[in-house]
Amino acid sequence: MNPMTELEKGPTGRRRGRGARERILGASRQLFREQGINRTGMDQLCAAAQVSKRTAYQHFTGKDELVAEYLRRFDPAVLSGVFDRADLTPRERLLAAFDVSPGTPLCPYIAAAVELHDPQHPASRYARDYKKAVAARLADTAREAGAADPEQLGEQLALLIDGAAARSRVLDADAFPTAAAVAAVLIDNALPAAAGDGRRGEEVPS
Amino acid sequence: MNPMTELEKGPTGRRRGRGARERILGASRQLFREQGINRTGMDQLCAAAQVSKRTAYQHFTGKDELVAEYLRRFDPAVLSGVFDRADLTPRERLLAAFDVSPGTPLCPYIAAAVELHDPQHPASRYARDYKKAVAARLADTAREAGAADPEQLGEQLALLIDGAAARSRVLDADAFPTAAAVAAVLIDNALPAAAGDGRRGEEVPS
DNA sequence: AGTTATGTACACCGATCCGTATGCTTACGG
DNA sequence: CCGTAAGCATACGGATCGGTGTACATAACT
Repeated sequence: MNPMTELEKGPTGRRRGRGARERILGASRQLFREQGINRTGMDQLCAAAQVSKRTAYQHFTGKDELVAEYLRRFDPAVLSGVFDRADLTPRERLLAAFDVSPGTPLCPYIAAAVELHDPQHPASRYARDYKKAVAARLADTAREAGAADPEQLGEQLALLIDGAAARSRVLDADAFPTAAAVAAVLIDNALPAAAGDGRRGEEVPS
Repeated sequence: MNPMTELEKGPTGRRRGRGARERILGASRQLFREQGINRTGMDQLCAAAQVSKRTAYQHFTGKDELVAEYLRRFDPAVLSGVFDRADLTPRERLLAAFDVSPGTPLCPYIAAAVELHDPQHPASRYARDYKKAVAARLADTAREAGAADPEQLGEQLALLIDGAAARSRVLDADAFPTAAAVAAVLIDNALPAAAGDGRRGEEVPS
């Protein structure tokens, strides 16, 4: 078993070294979330990653690029895992997106967009891309569930997720149950009593 | 006679002095919103307020206190004005809360909570208080409109507002129309006997 | 071998940050 | 008129920030 998980980024497939880059990104994931981006200095980050500062700046041209890569690599199994669950009906999958563990601090994309405060920043672009991707997947699932206007429902559910994340942060309390309740209403309202497996025909057929 | 402590800012103020405090808070409102809190230094802020640094630190013990006061004084006519409009039915007032001008950058409370990153910070407490106050006013209006569960509806609508604010920030696009659409569904769903739409002066004892 | 990429250790730089110290100027009130 | 206090200008201090430079060590692949 290769101790190095994956290290492919080099153009010529260089596999030397001892994975400093991964350690840096790992420390970023932890510290940026715990303390925020701006409050995490490169010195502290390098110390946590057990990487010399020089090495860090050989892998990333600057902190901005590191932040961008931190966001780009943030493939949250939290969400991507939800959409692939074949044991759930499409409707249940839509609702499962709101079952986040209460310990989740905050969507890092929102935090980054606020902290960086520059829509032109590369990391801000990744944040936008991610948010759009989530909405698209929600829309796909909504279509699969037979929603009348899948794009609209996807966008609405995505907005609910972001609202729960932001509100949880400000209030320091879990707001996802509220969002899930709204989502249930929206979904029921958008699925015209579908004959599918989602709902067991309790709705009045049109 | 009481030499008019500077903590009074009513319309009758300013007998003496040149109102440095108000200039500082005015500059804060502008710069904190345009650039964020952390990216705005006290030097820049004092320059914009045309106030010497010494004076600023005689009015505020530090930046933290200034930030807290900035949030405390942020009584957004945007929202508070909505709930007092007597020309609208309660239901219309609930929906009017989503009619924000597209230029609004972002709810400063969310931004502050993210930037300060410390739930114990005084400003974070003000942010929580404000969010709860908004939800409470929404709940009051929902009750006035005859909602079955006003508290729940108020919390749901507040979540929608926050979601729209956060999402607008990340996507750099206006998300309030989407939130308004969801709000309309929720409201219609929560007002049971509400036959038809616009109506005025129905039973509202309470 | 030996070369080359990768990583380390540590000092260092300029900029910026928050906050303070010192001294001076102005406006008002009695 | 003078006294008091609010406000002004400026420089400084100590800390931290992002980012470099230099010299040395290690691993990998030829």
